[in-house]
Amino acid sequence: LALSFAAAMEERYDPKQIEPRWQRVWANERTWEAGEVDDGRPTSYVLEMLPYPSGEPHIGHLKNYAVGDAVAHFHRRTGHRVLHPMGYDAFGLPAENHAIKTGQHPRDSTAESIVQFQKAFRDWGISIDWTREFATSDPTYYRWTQWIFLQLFERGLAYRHEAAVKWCPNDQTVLANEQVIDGRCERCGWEVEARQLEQWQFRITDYADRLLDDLDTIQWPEHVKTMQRNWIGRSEGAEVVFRCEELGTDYPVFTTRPDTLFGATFFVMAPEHPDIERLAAGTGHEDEVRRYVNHALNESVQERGDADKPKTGVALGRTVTNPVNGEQIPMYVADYVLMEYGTGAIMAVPGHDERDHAFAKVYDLPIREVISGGEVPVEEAPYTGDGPLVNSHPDFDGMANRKAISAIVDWLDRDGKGHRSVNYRLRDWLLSRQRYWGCPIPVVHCDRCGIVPVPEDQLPVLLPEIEDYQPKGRSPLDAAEDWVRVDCPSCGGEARRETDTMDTFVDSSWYFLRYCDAMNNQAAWDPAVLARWMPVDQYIGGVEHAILHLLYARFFVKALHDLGHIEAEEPFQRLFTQGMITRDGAKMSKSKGNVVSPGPIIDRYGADTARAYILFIGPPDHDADWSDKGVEGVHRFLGRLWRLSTETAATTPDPPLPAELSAEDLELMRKAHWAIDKVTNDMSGRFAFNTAIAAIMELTNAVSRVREAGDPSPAALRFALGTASSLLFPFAPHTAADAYEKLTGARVWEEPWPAADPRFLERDTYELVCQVNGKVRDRVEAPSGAVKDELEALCMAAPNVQAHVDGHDVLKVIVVPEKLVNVVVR
RNA sequence: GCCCGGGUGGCGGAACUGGUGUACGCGGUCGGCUUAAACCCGACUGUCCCUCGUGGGCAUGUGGGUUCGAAUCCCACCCCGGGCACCA
Repeated sequence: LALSFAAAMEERYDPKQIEPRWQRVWANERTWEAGEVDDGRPTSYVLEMLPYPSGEPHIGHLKNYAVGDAVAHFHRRTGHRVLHPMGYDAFGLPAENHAIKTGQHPRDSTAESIVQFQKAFRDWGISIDWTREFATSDPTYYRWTQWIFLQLFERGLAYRHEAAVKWCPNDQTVLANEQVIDGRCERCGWEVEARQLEQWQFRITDYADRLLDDLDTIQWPEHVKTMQRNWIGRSEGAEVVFRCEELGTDYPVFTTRPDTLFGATFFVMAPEHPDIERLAAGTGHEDEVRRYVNHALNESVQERGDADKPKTGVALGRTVTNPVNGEQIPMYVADYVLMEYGTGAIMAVPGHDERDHAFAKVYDLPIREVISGGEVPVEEAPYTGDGPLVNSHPDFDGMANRKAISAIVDWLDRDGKGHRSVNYRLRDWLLSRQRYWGCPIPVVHCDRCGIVPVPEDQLPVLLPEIEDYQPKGRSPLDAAEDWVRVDCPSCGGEARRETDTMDTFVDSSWYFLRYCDAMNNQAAWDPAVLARWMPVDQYIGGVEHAILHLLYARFFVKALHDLGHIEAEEPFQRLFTQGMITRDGAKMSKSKGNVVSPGPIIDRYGADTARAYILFIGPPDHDADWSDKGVEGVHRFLGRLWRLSTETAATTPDPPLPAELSAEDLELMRKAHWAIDKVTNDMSGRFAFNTAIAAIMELTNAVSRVREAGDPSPAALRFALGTASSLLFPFAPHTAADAYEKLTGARVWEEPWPAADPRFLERDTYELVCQVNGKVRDRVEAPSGAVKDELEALCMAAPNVQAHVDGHDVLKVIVVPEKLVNVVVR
């Protein structure tokens, strides 16, 4: 009994035995370290977005790193020296909010979580170069975040500026534009308010054009590029000057439609416009205007931004001159005009603009048609399409409006009343946060010297220890009095440290640079080392970062390039965005109780099953629904391949392939080479892991079938199984390494990626599809390379083709060699 | 409203540039192994019809079109998902 039990154990596929064994080999031998020395191999930098360490890793992490690891392994085995590092985006609000609740230092809760992530990555068998690991909250890292900040500061790319900013009343901090989703804080969902505050900004808008244009140089999913284009929102148009004669002030407006200038019947300014009070003064409208402005400024960002709400506004009691025709048009203040875009004032053309039309309807203002082509009169609905100009000017009437745009701008330009202009939706990146757990901004405020950067040799400015993490609308760092009080680095006098910290997106905007030279304590990196790896060849992460992180990182790389610190102008040459894993069609969440945790799955089936299943479930860029039964199917497959390999290795000799292949051997060899070809194609370029794994399943099934039905030679059997293991390695590395070693004695990761032998891909004959009028009627065996006439004859001779052709006239015959023949009859 | 994706068996999905629709997996049915169950292994599995075959009709969201041939291309519409949304 003991013996048979042992024998049974021998045959069992046991990931609990297999996986730790190989993990130990890789750890002991430091297999996945990229090394420092250039050894002549082409390099490849494969990177997954670094995790935010909070609690335990979830199934989305597993997918992200399973995809990245498959790519990293494939690149290694196709001859590349691969950099595949790992780190942690460790500063951030969740750890701080946890600290507010529990008093546990964010550093400690983050460290606990990092341990969980490290364990998970090892349990999952992800091939990470651990020598480059760091957390962005390590002083040895954020020292250089501060250095980069100062680099940008010195070039004027980081600046302090007072403006209306987005404020989250729950998190008690300002937010970047990108962090406001539908008027709500992207972190906590509270309605965001507008506040007038002086804050730190990065001048990302200086890079708007390059961020836009260089999208053409990178291989990213088109929808991500589109999102970035829309976010940057470049609009070409003109700035046109309207003059208020009574006050003698000029008000430029930005318009994308100079062709409609003759249709401007009123003029609107944003409630925040600095001249509002001055304009209303002495008109009798002062009180009404003041009331309206106060009301508008107190609206929530969401209320204000709602395009469907009825238009409101009040007259200022002044007029401006329309520069194209000298007309005096009334001025209004209305909250549908935004101070942050253009000049904070617009010309209103109700005949050809939805918003102006709605406003004109409410306040009964004249509506004039200046572009013809609308189906209904412009009084009823604005016409926003193209057409010839009317009611404008003898020089322009009848001209196609597209043409008139430049004609009118040129004409205005000659008289100094306007000029071409470009506007962007993109705003500068507001980076300061009134929160504790972030990178301190390394500047000092001195009454005499103003803002003084902390000298480089005093970096890092360490985050001080504090007692109370509770946000109070000012940075909690304010409370660290001893830390705040400092001598001015410039004059030596009394000064105070900046107490705001940086947005965590600053930390993650350059981490991929640090990995290249992570242990450097003399500099953020050595440019020569960086040049070996950058840009990242393949970046992998969630599409939720399409704008935020992916735009900021591009900006950082461009700015650092301009400062002469790096060669690359783009951080990520290729981007892959993976889809979400859902359960029962819904996003996993604790409140829904539909969370699938990697831990129990791996405990039950092993990491290989979990990884391979996630890749097999469907195209990795799509969302996919988790199925417990599906996991079992993949587990069965891995077990089958492992058992077949183990048994074959134990029970058959290992002779060379016989010179004369039997039909069975040939079938196995063909299937193996077909699988090599298929998997290689699926891996290079496309990320078709699901069909790649399906091909390996087919190969394994073929082995089972042939072994069951016939008597293949051991060599063919071993080749087919070895090939299956070799191809499986990127998806299920432990099982594949184990099976491969048993079959060949070699380590699969040290083997080059298999190459398909064209002799086994070609076939002597193929199944020729015979169609009559486009419908498949028969199939016949045809010799490869047969010419048209032979194929036509073969098809015509097929019995079921005969049956359908009989009694009809053959009109023509379409022959597609190596595929089909279609007989067209009547 | 605008801009992207996407609708294929009972389910997840496959079909590279128009050329065998439904690979692979799940589920289901039947069978083998077993005292039994689990595991494992094998066969079948879009749908309807009949004269039961090497048979025929119908099937890729809906309706048209192009083509010898359409899941794939074109037009219109419906549904689902995502992004943007008073940006002048």
